[in-house]
Amino acid sequence: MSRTFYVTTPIYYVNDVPHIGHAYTTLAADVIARYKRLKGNEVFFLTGTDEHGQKVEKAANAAGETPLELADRVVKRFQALWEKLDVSYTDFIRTTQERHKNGVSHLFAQVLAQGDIYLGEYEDWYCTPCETFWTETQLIDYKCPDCNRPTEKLKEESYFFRMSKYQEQLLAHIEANPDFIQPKSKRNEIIAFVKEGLRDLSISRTSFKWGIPVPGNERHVIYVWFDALANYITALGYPDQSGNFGKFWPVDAHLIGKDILRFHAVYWPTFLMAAGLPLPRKVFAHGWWTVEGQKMSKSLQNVVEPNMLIDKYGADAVRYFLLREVPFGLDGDFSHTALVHRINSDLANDLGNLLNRSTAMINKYFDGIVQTPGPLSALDQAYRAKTEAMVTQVDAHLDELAFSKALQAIWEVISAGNKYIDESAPWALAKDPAQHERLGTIMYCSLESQRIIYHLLAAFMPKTATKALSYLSWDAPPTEAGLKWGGLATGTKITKAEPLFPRIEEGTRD
RNA sequence: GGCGGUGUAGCUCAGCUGGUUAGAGCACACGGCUCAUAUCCGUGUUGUCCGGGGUUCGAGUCCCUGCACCGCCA
Repeated sequence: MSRTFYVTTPIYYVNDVPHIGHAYTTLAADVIARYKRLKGNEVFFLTGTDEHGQKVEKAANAAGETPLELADRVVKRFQALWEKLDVSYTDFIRTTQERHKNGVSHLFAQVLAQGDIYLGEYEDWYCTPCETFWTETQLIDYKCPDCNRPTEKLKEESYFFRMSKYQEQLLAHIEANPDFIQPKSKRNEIIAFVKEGLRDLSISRTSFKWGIPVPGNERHVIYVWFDALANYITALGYPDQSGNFGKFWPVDAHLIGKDILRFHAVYWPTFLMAAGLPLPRKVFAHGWWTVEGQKMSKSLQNVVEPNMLIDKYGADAVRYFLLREVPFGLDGDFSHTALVHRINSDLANDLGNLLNRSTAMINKYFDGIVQTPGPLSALDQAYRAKTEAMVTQVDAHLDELAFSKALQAIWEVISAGNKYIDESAPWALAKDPAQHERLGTIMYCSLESQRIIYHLLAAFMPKTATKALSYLSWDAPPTEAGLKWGGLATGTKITKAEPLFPRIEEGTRD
């Protein structure tokens, strides 16, 4: 009965340190993974690191260490960050692991054996000092874009993948599956790109050593993207069908940044076609974050360091902000004022305050004990219906990875919850003993709606949800059954809540 | 240069197959409540819906054109 769900982030290149962009993709994957688990799916959530390639080799040399030593160091930083952000990944793959190298070799050998990989010559502009090939369009005045020194046209022996062979098949698949590549604007770009014609792809290098050797020809190292993309199946144990690979492939969603869409929407599917494997169900390219209106870059020194944000605002606030502020798929701007604003108005005023006022009242009026609700008035029923509708809406939005819409739908009910209290005015009823049952019913509806809200929010803000639910004496982990109205039992002891998100005074920022 | 997209209140954006007085959130102003983290609720202001032309009984919504910005490709 249990369905499976497989979601991935890209594997992050160890030549870079974690920044807000990495955190964004990973958090999105975490939210969907947590939600699918709550819905009863068996979830496989994969993230990891890409550790091969010339840049890593050179950076390691420069630092006087081996590439693997460099990778070990950076991997720890990623893993520490994910822990800090409460990222619930199932597996963390490193491309230097044996399981991965074996899988990649197998994939390469198989495609080679069937004739879709052939040995040829790769010709492009080469910068000798940098030991790097550039395409003509990358050159600046025929000079190396990295070091500005002259380049020369050079030939290198290389293995090629017959990508051209799969052009029509890929196009047909994209057109037959409207949700395969998302968002739609990106899908159009890929269709246009494929229609212009796919050329065979160079998938090996002889100019450096730090990578997986081509089976049967150790002078060649497998091209970094062929190596990296395969992580999505090697982590499942490919080519062994008996375990996770048979169980979880094809993947339900590859979440990626828009800069690597072509690799995931063109290269990867054609590799899979050649290998006779099913294609991913969905590839979703999200947007970029600018920072205070400016493009993030090392030279501007405005790269947002997630650790600093978490220390300052807390993991859940960061998680909420990133997924609420911008529709998944569009670019967004990160700013401290926007973040503080979201914390104060959405989290402190709307969400937190609702929990506070309701838990305070039930303690004041009923010593914190949940009463058996009487008949629901029209007002109560409308509120309940809105809460129930939210559960369906959130489910639909999350199916489309529309995180921000899902949160909006939740916040509509939070707003309705504040309004509900206002309109039913419990403090007035409390003065009239004859209204005792009515008062208990209102408390019930308010808290029950919130209990369901925190079940949904558990995917987005796990710590906050756990804490809020504990005030409602709900200590079990959130489940799908918990999304149904009526879960709050008569006699439950409600604790008066401490503020979940204290307001942040504007202007106290550094 | 080719293909695609965008241009709607101060800000960020919704507005599907054209149909009465163009919406939401935030911000701002005023009013109300007091259970609550000076929180919550209500009301209200601002829009040549980028410019121009056209189709139509009727267009933010379709067509043409101009401008601006963005993306992909070259």
